[in-house]
Amino acid sequence: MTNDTFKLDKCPMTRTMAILGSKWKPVIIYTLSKRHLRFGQLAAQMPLISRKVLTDQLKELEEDNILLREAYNELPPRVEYSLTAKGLALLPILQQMCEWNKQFEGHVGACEAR
Amino acid sequence: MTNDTFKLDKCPMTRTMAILGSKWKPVIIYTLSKRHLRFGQLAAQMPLISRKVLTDQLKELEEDNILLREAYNELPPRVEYSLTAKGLALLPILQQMCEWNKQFEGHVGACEAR
DNA sequence: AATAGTGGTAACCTGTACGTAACTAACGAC
DNA sequence: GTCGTTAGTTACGTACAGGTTACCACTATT
Repeated sequence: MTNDTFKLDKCPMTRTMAILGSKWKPVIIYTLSKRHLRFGQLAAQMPLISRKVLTDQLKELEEDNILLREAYNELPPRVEYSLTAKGLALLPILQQMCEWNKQFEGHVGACEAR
Repeated sequence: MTNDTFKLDKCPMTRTMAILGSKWKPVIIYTLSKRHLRFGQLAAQMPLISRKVLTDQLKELEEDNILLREAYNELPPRVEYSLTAKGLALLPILQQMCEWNKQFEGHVGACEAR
């Protein structure tokens, strides 16, 4: 679904799904909505995602301009991730997805990032 | 993403994505929002989706209670698909996805079901 | 000189979403 | 007895998302 061809699809829903429609991206975006986070903090908050997959997803989200990656030239290295305006604008959609789910599938869980 | 394990995930966003997050489901739901459609009509409105994949997606959406499948005992057979309340409640989300895309990626296309 | 802490990368594997093409059952029309 | 129409099904192939594990470069600390 994150295929590049879908990003060029005629349908804007499909194009949005091409950006959002992977297993972890909504959770990553939601997690970053609260505050800027370093790579390790992100990984710690989502223990189920592997570091490799997290790196991949962050890279794609950065390419799609959803989040900002700031690498500081320090030692040990520090890399901070935060949402762009484009990424912040996705939050109402994610919020609605939460509400829809709670409304129609019972209150199984909360909007927690794991 | 449409994996059954994701439907039992702790995160309601992930659970919603497990229902919505495939290549064709948003388009199918949007197409059915206008009117009830027979299988052949659906297939005709979305020429790029193969009949087999369309059948698969419809079956999954029916299992998830997003749409209603009504088979009439006629000849030639007639099967009509329509959205349930749960499916209709997804439309605002799809709508927002369209708007987000138009806002941040330019007016490349319209909310057309193909 | 070994260890810890950072933010990754490289090699490899697997399940499944998606696609193609051919086939089916049932009946009426001709 | 064969053709058309509908709503699929069956068999098969493939690309890729997602996962595991091991490894790297850099420095300060001990």
